[in-house]
Amino acid sequence: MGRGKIEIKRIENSSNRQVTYSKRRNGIMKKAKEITVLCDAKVSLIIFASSGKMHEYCSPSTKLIDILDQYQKTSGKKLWDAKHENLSNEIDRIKKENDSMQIELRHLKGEDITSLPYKELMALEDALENGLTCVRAKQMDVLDMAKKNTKFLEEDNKQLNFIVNQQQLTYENVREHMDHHGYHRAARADFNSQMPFAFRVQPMQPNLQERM
Amino acid sequence: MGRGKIEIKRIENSSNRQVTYSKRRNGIMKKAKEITVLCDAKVSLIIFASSGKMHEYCSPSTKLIDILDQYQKTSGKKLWDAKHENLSNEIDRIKKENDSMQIELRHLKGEDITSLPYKELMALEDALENGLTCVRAKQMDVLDMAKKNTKFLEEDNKQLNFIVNQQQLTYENVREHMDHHGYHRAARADFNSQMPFAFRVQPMQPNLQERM
DNA sequence: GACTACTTATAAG
DNA sequence: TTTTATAAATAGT
Repeated sequence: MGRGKIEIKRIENSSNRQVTYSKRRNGIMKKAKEITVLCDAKVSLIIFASSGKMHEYCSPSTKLIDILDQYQKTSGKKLWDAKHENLSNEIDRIKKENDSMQIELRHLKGEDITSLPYKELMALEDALENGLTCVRAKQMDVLDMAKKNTKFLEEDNKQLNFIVNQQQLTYENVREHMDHHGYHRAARADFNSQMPFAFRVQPMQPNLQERM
Repeated sequence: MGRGKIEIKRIENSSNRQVTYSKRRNGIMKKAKEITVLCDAKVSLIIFASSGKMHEYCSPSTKLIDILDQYQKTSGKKLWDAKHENLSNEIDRIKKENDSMQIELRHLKGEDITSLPYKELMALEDALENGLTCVRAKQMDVLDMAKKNTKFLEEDNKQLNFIVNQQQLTYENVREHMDHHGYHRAARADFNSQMPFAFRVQPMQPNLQERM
């Protein structure tokens, strides 16, 4: 349908090909719209030019995704379902795991145990007792550590007190000496502010109260 | 293009519509193939008749899924990616739930509690004690029920014993009577086989040992 | 993009 | 379905 008949094979002249592409693409689009209206059909048409440019038509009041869903159902061919199946399976698997843990947790909290057989009640009791033992042992550990910490702190305190006293004595000696020899006030103030550094002490035990 | 020009609007005559559909569908399919060959285009064409019947064309050496993937990239419109995202998000959500339950379970079992603060150890102890109390209460329930069941069974037994004895006596009386009056063996055998039914008893208590 | 001679598609029978 | 007169699409300009 044109000035001459053409063979249906790739048009080698690139600009001819481009022109023909554009004309025919419009033609197909028009035809697609027409069949949609004339015959109540649903149409999805996607065309990519060799350049990568895309054109699409989708019959009105329809979404491409719906047409594709219907395509999957009608043809039985899977498009994205395969990808989704994996994820869905994983969700199912995890949900099951979740449920059984939920049940186990409830049981351990003494909930929903009315219909449990005696044997399982016994197992539950064992588990709870064991847990309790472990938790109490850990509590003891923490308390022991707290006691040790207290002891160390007390020892530190004792030493610090001693040092403070020493400091006090030294300070008073020096002051007396200064007063005696008539040092002026500024020098005394300076000495005063320097004092604490001279006797600064490091903590005598590492920090033990971290978890109290 | 036909004997008469037609308006582009729904063809009301259903068989005309059907004929036109089929002709135009072939027309579009042909055009789609042609543009594919002539212009190196990639085409996906999916048509659903109002009847639900589907026809499709997809340019050769291409998969529909690839065209759709390219569609998503080129247009930025999401087809299944949206669903994919939702599923992934759900997986993440459930996995988190899972992890926290797992941790809680381990704690209740006395595992991984080394780094817990004392306050949480206390809470854990409370939870375990509470669970233990519930479980032991339920165990008591079950034991009580078992005892009751035993009592009922013993009573049943007593009554059954009584009935069996009665049966025995009656049977022996009848037999003696028969022997005395010279009944022949066949009649006696017959009586014998009927006996158990006459004295069949119903269970005297409903089944109570269900969970033992 | 517009023209137009020709091919192609198709409406009606 | 096939036929065919006619409308529509389009190849070359």
